[in-house]
Amino acid sequence: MLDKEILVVDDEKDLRTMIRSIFDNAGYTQVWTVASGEEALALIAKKTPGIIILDVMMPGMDGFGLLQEIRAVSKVPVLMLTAKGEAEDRFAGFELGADDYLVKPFLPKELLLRVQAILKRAYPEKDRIVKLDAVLVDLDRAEVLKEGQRIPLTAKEYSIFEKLAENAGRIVTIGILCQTLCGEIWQGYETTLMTHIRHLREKIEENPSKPVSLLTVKGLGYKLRVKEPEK
Amino acid sequence: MLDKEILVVDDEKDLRTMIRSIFDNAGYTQVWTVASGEEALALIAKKTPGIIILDVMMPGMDGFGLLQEIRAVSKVPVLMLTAKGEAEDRFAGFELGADDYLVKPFLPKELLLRVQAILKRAYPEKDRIVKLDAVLVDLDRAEVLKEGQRIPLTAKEYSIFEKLAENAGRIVTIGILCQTLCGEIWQGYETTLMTHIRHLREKIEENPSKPVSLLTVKGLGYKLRVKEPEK
DNA sequence: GGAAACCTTGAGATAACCTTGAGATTTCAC
DNA sequence: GTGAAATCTCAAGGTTATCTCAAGGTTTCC
Repeated sequence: MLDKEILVVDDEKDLRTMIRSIFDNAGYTQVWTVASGEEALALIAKKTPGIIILDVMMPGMDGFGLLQEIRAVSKVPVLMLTAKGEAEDRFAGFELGADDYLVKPFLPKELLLRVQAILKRAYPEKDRIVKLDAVLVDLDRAEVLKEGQRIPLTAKEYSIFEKLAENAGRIVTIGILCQTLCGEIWQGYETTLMTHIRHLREKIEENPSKPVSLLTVKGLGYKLRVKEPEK
Repeated sequence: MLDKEILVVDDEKDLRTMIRSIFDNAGYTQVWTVASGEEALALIAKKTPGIIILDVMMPGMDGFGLLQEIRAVSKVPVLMLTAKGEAEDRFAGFELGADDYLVKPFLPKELLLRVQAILKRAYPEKDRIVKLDAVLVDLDRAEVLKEGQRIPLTAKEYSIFEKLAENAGRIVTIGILCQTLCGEIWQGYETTLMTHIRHLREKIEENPSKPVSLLTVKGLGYKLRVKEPEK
């Protein structure tokens, strides 16, 4: 989260400096500041920030105008800064697609809290990597990382693996696995499941005929032996 | 997970009905709805829900007030429902100890996903582990934990042990045990059952010929002596 | 002391699972 | 749309851990 890019758009130099120091102190490493809407658009055209903090009151292109331009090309989360008394602004801002607003003057902690909440919502933790004996499996990318190369998982392989990883170490019955693939009526699907298991093993095991990660528990089901629990 | 109690607090009847049907359809069996904070507190005093879904905007005691009261006595997870535009609410809610929020209007699936995520986080799946004299038996992994090593159970051994653990301390007849292994017609299977019992004892007893956990009750059946009840 | 109930061991039978290939189906690019 | 490629499904034959059962031994109880 701390490496998310924060773009600050404000014409007041003091405020830019203050906001930068708030995030610097909190450990954020990518804080970009610009003084106008035009500069902001130029920057967005080249790079993609994780969140934009936007002052409503600016000479030239104001916050609303900028927000509109941004929304025309991107869904990046936006936090608006409004002056006290501009109660209307928050509604106007929300209508245009702002994610939140903050009334000036604000406490540093307040700004931090809001930005963190927005980031948490907009970028739900995604780094589900399962460590196995021979490979890593990246669930979010549906890829197996094997000796530097990336091997994609198919839809069914992914579903099976996800179910097994969810219950890492525990036995998952053939019934449950079939159900996740084809719903309630799964009788007769066992043989197909087996084929998928085989293919999965060919991707995640050193020797698919002598599995050490995706284990068979005869008569009960399958289980996944992981080296580190899924985070 | 589906038997976790869900308490819905909302003054709008339509919303209560809608939320109830969402969870009913998803298979949840314990959905309680109340129309006010006062009712909610009265209910919490008597029973303990697994999660509380709370509308912020309510006449009388509002969501924040209720949340504060709840947090004074309990750490039960809380999901807040806020109306669009009440941006302040999220932060106030988080500060007071809400676990998540959801902006109205929302999609049924959205609510389900959030609640499931919270429940999963708050109540991590625990393995069913039976403690015996010499070993631990992990039912979810079908493994015996003996001096640090893990010994797998076969399907039949597992079924027998599960049945005995279900009736820990009580006598389970040979007939019942045979039935769980091979169905209604089990006459003549007693000798085979004995073999499985033997194998099981070799895995869970210090001395399989002098059992202290899986005991024979001559003429009646078998019983399992556990040190701690199955959790 | 004797019968009934249960234990112990080993070896063959078997059900559960593996493996491979080929046809059906879906997906994707053009 | 159309064709190619990827993916899914299913069947047939092979493999193996597990299950079954019998034969002989031991304990328990009357």
